[in-house]
Amino acid sequence: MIDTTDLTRNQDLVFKALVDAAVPLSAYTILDRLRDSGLRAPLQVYRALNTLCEKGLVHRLESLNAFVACARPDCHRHETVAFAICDQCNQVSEFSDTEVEARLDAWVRGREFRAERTTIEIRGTCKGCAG
Amino acid sequence: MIDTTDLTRNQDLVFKALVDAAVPLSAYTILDRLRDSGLRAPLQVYRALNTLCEKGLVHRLESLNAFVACARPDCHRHETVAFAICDQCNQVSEFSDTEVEARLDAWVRGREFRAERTTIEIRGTCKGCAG
DNA sequence: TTTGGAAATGTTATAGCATTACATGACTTG
DNA sequence: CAAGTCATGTAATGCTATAACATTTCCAAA
Repeated sequence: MIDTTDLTRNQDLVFKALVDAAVPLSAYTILDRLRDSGLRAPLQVYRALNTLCEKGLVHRLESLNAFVACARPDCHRHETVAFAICDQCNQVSEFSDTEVEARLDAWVRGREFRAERTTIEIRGTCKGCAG
Repeated sequence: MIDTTDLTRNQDLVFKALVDAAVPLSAYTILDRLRDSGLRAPLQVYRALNTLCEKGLVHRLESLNAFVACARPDCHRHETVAFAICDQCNQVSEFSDTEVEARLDAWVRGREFRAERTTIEIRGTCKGCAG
C-alpha cells in the first residue's frame, strides 16, 4: 500500500483533485479547480504531478497530455501499465498484462535496449458509449 | 507498397524532411528546416503531418510530441506498431508483435471496448548508447 | 468551355501544454 | 545556529496545436 500521508500540501491537493475527478485532467484544468485552494501558477501543479508520478500515485497519459489517479494504489509494483481510454466519456481502464510485458521485454533484451518507461495506451470507445 | 507520388508539395516536403532526419522531429523543427522551401506557418506542417499519418507514411510519437517517417514503407496496414526510443541518440526502432497485439485485443474485446488507435512506446537507452 | 465543388494552401491569431530562472521559506541535522 | 535540502511562490518564456477565414488549384460534370 502506498503511503499517501507524507504528501505535501500541494501534492495532496493535486492528488485529491485527480481522485475526485475519476477521469484524466490536464495540468491546467487541475490548476483551475484548485485556485480557490490557493494554487496560482502552473508550476505548482506540475511539480506536484511529477512527484506523484514518481510515487506511482498518478499516471501520465501521453496521448492526452493529461494525468489520472492510479486505479490500484495497492499495486504500484507493475512498472508497465496499459490504459484503455474512452474518447467519448473520458473514462480510463488501467490494466497490466504480464504476457505483454514479457513480449516487449524480450524484444528490447534481444536488442540490448535498456527500457526505462513503457507507454501503452488504447484509444477508442467503451462498452457503455458504443451503445 | 505505398504510393508516395501522389503527395502534394507540402506533404512531400514534410515527408522528405522526416526521411532525411531519420530521427523524430517536432512539427516546429520541421517548419524551421523547411522555411527555405517556402513553408511559413505551423499549420502547413500539421496539415501535411495529419495526411501523412493517415496514409501510414509517418507515425506520431505521443511521448515525444514528435513525428517519424515509417520504417516500413512497404506495409501501410494500420496495424499496431511499437517503438523503442533511445533518449540519448533519439533513434527509433519500430516493430510489431502479434502476440502483444493479440493480448491487448483480447483484453479490450473482453470489455467490449472498441479500440481505434493503440500507442506502444518504450523509452530508454539503445545498445550503442549504453556502451 | 464553363462552372461548380472538393481539396489544398496561405495567413493571422489564439489556445493549450510545459519549463526556465530566480527568490523565498520551512525543516532537519550536525 | 549554520548549512543543506526540499518545497514553495512568482514571472516570464517557450513549445505544441488548432480555430477561423480567405484564397487558390484542380478536376469532373454539365
